[in-house]
Amino acid sequence: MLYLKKYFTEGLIQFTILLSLIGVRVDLDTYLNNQLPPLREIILGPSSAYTQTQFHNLRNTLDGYGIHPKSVDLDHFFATRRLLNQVRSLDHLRVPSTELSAWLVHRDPETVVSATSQSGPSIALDNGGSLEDVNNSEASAMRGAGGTSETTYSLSGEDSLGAVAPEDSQEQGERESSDDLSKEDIDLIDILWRQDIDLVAGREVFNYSSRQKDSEADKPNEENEEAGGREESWRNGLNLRAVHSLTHVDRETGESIPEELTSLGAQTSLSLQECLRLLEATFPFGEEPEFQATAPTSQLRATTEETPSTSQGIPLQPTLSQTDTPLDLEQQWQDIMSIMELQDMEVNNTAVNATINNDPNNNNASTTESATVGNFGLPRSTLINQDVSLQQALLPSCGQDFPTLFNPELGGQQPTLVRLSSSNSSNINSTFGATNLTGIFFPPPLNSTTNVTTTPVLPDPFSSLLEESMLDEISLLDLAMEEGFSQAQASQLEDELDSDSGLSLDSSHSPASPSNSETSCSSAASSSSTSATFSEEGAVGYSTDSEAATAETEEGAVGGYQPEYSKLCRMSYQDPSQFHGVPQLESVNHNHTYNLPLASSFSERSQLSTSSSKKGRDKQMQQTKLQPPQDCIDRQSSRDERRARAMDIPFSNEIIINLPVEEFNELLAKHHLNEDQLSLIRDIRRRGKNKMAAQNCRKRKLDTILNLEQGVQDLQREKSQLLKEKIEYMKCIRQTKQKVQSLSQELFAQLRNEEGRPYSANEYSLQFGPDGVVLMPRNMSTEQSNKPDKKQKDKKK
DNA sequence: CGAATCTGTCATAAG
DNA sequence: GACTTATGACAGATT
Repeated sequence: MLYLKKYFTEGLIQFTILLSLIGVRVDLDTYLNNQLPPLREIILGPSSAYTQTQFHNLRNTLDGYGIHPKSVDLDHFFATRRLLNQVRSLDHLRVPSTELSAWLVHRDPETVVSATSQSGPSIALDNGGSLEDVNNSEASAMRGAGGTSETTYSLSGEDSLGAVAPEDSQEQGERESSDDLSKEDIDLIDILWRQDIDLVAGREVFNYSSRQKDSEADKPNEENEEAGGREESWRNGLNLRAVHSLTHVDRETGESIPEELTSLGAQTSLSLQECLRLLEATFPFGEEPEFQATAPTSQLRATTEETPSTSQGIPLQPTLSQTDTPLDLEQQWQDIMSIMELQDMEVNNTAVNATINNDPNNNNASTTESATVGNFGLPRSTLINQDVSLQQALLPSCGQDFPTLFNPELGGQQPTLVRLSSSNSSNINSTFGATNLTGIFFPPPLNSTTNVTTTPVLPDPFSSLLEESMLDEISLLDLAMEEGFSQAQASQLEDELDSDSGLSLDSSHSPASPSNSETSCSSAASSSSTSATFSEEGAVGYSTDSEAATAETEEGAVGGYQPEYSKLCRMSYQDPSQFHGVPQLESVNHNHTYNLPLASSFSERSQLSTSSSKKGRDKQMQQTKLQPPQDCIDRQSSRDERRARAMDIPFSNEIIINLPVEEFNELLAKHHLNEDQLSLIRDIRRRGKNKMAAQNCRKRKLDTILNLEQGVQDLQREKSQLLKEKIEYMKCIRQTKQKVQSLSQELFAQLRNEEGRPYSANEYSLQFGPDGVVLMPRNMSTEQSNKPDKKQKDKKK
């Protein structure tokens, strides 16, 4: 087994280096983690957490290859492992500027077309039917979008900017015109892009801004062209297109929805139903929460999705609009730094390359590179960490992007915001992070394997989101966050995150991870050996691997056996190197004296010679105690060794102790020994074995403690991560609540009853039920919120 | 010098 | 039943 381990690992390393030299990326972690468990066992060793390694049995069964776990020979083996880690880290060394240039060059308009074609037709709400019709259309949209909703919603930014909507030739023209940037626009893009190049911002971000501007400029034309038809659609109901154009403004300024309502109000006195429809269309609460629409993430998405091979659209978000660019830059830096911090906390981050390579849409090299950098080398196998890590960058500024959330362009799609409302805290990771991120970075088939919990869609998310209970819960959350939580726990978070930075420092020790944060965040994966060992093998088992790995990485040396290293001179030694003649004895031997000089073993071997010479040498040693080597040798002698010498035992204690029973008995039979000698030999054997057993036991105990300690640290890290995540979620929930309130107020301001008088917000309330938005008197709202004909009654009042 | 820690040894149980 | 291993407990050595 060890043979296999050694040579197979070396072969793998050489093969990997060879492949790396010719430009083929090989991620051995793929095989070590997922594909070939037996192979992984061979290389990484057994995975049991607390296995009582039968060292002696192992020793007795392994004849040829016996390396003392602490002998110098073992360093070779771990040197190979170190090399292997270096090779792995080579994968993560990338030059981001190269990828940037690639992202800038490639631009595939067809991806937008193909993607938007799914969402466009199904969203149209231009019939004058009741809210049930709306729901039906939404349901049909849900059915039509199906599992691809995760890819379509991400296109909202492009769509709302007047980008290609295949059913709309006018917008097609807009898109073409928007692609023709003026020179000022290009210069502005360049300036902004240079400002953000460190943020891995694709130029598309700025391109988007200019696009937005262009589309904004084109909007009047569009409105003129559609003026006639739109008036009809206002009468018949709200046209998606109208909402679309209105949210246009919203996406850019963040205040567009009021504009929309104002314009609507000026245009005509809307019927209640129209207004409600408008509100519904404005609130696509079936929409996937677009938390990833913050500045850095949108850039990441742009970089990862604008590869030629992807069929997904370009979810560009107006996060870098000229008005708030400085603030966004700062926010982006914070987000990037948060990502960096979280990267250091990654435990298992070796599977990302394999996952991305498995992506059928991302099967070329540039795509893989982009995706890897896009999510900062996050492993998809660790969903929680991955999602959280990205979310940390996504969520903080999610409020700025809530226009995306309320984008009516998305209203007809799969309503998935219900996850926000229906999800409890237990599955918050899967509801937000997994769907948002993996759904974007990876195609649905891959998602389905990991995000099963997110696929069920509850009936009407909007209603559940805005239920009173939900709002109460939000209030409680706000209260919890604003009172003490954000103070005390945030400080705790800071402390714990600071402690995490220590791990990141450790990760920087990796020879392949330079101080450059860009690469260290990705290489930290392969270099966090302690945590990786813990997660991959369950625990650092009581094996020679753990010990040597600990010594190798200098991470696990927390009160480990370093004292023993310093005490070698006084300790007894049982160097198996003296047993070259006895192969069975060459293997594992858990004394802590493997660094002893070979002279000691030589002295021990000399004990096999005549007892007279041994006695003479003992006397010499006693006489020349001032001479360091012999003095050390003498002091190294244990009581049993001295007793053995005193009783002229003709073989060393190590032979007595380590020989198998049969050979031991044969040895005793060969020599004619008296009873005292035999008794002493048996005692020596018993005590020696027990001594090793005690050492093993203590070491195992210590390893267990260290593993538990590591587990506690991991759990603390995870806890802090979850707390941080919770804070961000609460922020978003609060912002959502505020947005809903403001929009409700706006809607109330626009609503008119049949007499042309506005509804009083004190007397009426908006109920968000499965049938849509319903205006209800406050005194009745609690009891009859779900009756569909209630709306008619309300209108008559 | 005393406390803490390390180490060896014994007794015992279990395989 | 002999042998090996694991482990708690104890004591001496060392820091």
